[in-house]
Amino acid sequence: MRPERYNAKEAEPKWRKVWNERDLFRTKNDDPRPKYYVLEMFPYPSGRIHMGHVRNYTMGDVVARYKRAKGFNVLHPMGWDAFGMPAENAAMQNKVHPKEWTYANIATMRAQLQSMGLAIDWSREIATCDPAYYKHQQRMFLDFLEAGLVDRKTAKVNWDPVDQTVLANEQVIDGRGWRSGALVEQRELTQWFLKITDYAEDLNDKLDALNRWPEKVRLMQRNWIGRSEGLLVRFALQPGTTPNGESELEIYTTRPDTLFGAKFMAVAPDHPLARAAAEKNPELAAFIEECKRIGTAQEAIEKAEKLGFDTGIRAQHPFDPSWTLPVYVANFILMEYGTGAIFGCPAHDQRDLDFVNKYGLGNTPVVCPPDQDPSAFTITDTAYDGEGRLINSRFLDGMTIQEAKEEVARRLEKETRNNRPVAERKVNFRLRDWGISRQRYWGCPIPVIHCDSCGVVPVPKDQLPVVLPEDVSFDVPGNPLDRHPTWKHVSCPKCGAKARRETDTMDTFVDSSWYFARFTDPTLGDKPTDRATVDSWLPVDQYIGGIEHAILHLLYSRFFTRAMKKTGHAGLDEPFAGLFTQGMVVHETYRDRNGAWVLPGDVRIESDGTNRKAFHVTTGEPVEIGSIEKMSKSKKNTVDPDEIIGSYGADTARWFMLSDSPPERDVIWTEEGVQGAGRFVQRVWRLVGEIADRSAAWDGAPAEGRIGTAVRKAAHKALAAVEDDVERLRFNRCVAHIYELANNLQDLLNQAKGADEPGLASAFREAGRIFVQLLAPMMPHLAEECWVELGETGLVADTPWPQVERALLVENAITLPVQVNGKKRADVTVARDADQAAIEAAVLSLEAVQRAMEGKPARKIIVVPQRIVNVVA
RNA sequence: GCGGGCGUGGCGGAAUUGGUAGACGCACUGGAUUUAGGUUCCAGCGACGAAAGUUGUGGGGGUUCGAGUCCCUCCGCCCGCACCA
Repeated sequence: MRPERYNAKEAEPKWRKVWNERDLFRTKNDDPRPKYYVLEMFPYPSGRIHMGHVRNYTMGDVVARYKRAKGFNVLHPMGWDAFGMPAENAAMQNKVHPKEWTYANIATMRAQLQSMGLAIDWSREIATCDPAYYKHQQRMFLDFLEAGLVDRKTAKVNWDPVDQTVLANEQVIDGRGWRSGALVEQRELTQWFLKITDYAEDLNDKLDALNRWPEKVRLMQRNWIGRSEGLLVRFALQPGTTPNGESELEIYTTRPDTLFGAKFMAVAPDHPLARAAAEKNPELAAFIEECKRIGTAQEAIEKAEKLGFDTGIRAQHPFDPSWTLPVYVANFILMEYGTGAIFGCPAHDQRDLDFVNKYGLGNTPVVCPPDQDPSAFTITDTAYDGEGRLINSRFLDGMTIQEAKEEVARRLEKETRNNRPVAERKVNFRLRDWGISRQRYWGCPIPVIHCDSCGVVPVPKDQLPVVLPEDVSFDVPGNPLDRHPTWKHVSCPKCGAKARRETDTMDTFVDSSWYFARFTDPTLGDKPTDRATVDSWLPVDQYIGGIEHAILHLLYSRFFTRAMKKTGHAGLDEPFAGLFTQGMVVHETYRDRNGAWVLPGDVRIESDGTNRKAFHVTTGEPVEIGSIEKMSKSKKNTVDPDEIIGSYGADTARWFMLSDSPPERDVIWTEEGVQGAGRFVQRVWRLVGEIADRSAAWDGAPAEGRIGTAVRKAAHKALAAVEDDVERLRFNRCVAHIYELANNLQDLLNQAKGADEPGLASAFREAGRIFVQLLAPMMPHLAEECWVELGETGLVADTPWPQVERALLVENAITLPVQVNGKKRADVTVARDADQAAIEAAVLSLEAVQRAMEGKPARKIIVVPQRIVNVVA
């Protein structure tokens, strides 16, 4: 006896148990089928999963299950990005050890993810905080060190005063720490760096080939890498004007064509020349101090005036030694970019123009726009940076910008001073090396030892891992490793003398820069990867995650893969062949009359079709409906996945996540939407029941009649459409096609009532199978239950994807819309192979067409095969 | 400021990439079933109109037999970067 309602609560755990018992989703590395690697960005074990996780992992799961049915050997693993600050914060607040906190969260979240019914190979699960994982990371760090990919240098770093750690440039957002939100300070520290800039050119060039990445992400990376082509020019300094007899100043410019418009030179406040000059000039020293003070308060920079201080140093124009330019220290010059020095051409650079207007240095336009009279062209307070031809520039006059750039480079390259060319062509990057030192406990220890006589000594590889000590306390701020009584005190591996262990740990972005490679074989005890295995699985065919990782994680991973190639741990450059960035899960916000946020679960909505009003469920008081925003605890607009799965079932949650919004856009979570998804689950159950009944009398007779053909046609049409859309990750369209098929099948079932047509049972049987198979990647539990109901054997999760019968999709008679002068007036049904003449005759004989033509003759009839007919009268 | 994206019913969104605008879902309306609510089933649902029809994809203009889609222009919203020489 078939129950009236589908009981997700009972069915879902039952089917998960069956999948587990059969080890259905365990992936073998020696499987001969073609590989397909689908990966969702692994979660940080923060406590509990949120709806964003549900959306992310559902999408990946649809792809995994679909590709599996399509005959691929699918790798779909899961792990934990388990190191990081929140564990330490929790330790400080709740007196719980970071390890304990992390593993408890992992246990909770693993159970939650498993309740979603994901087709994941859990045997490959990894946690980055596991010594069995980070041991290999330490090994690779040492390999990178040997290969010259690691640097230890003093650098001005971004210091987060709240988290008491260094931040990478990428982790500073609007001058604030990405986690703490504290204003970031500049400090000089000795740090470990990974030399990502070695690959700047390659990381930039290969972006073009990543054609299965969103254009937006590629563009963001391109901007971040910030490649520019320009000229390094060595200006001679006028003898007698420099503090210590310096004779040259190197500048970098992308506009050498504007050299004759130069009015001044400027160097960064921390430029060596500025420092040298400051030693002999207290006023200048004070100015530099002032710049630094403003420099730390990042907010001020945006509004800050262009300020400068004339050092008294004079530079000579490279094309005319008698032409001298004043050298300023200016607050808007960055030491980190180029050479930390510029020549200023105010007419064609807004910043330089602001500067000269303040200090009265004037400007000379040297590029004239095409529509301007060169003799009358002047600049006052808006610099011109467009195209044009050179003026006021001696031998460059009349040239285009490109020609002038080339001419300047050509001439200065040939000239020499002190056995060096006066100028060199140079490609410059905005990208900086990746500082990975963090003064934190809960991270991967950097495996080196500091010895007073031997310097920095790598920990011998056979002594790895350097395991984090567990006896630490968090009652004072700072790094507990640094104050650990025993752990940090070791003997030097080289000379045996007393030495200190490095107490900095690695940025957690290192952990996530290679986990996708480790998934290919997490059992390897002695090495990070097996070359043959990792090369057979990588690149990841489809990577899915949030846009927030467009730069950090994805750029680091691209670099790390290259570094792994150089050190023999992998054989490719690009780790992710296909990338998809999904949108967020958003929800309305609610506030009561006191302005306090109200949980969606405490709100009742009333609607008359146009207006919606909200009330508090317990008090009945009106609640104000606010803007739709990303789910967040602070605004209380969250919905707990556990509650949804508990009341509706995982399939309903999955289905709702995939419907309506295109996956790259934000999806609005609504109670009505979930209910609709839940209704559809029940509808599927009833429909499949009816189909099972209708096809029970199956006698093997093929479907031939009108209804039977229509049933098969509907099924195969949906199959073709869903297939196409899953391949392109257009899940919202898949959902729509499945709804449409359900509607069509219901309709045809109604028509089939009492109909006596040969082979109907056969048609419904086939359509039922296809229907359930289409559902299976999205609602896997329901699909299994329906599969049994249809009388099929085995698991639908283990059944090959059906073949589209293309011949069925070809119509013999087609109905074309008919337009007269571009307006639709009628439909015409013609044979599929009807020729132009036959269609024209059929169209002109239509009464509606005649009427619309108002007796005028047809001047032209346009027939677009299979599409439309347009009569021009 | 620079770069990118977007604008379609009450709402989320479709539109075979220049060929019937509004698929599918939500909300809503009417009817049937039900003691009632819910569920379920049937029907309707851009606007104006009784209908025929007219009109309609942010505004204006253009190309085309034909424009949501292409071009120009204006308006609005969102995202990223931001003193990068």
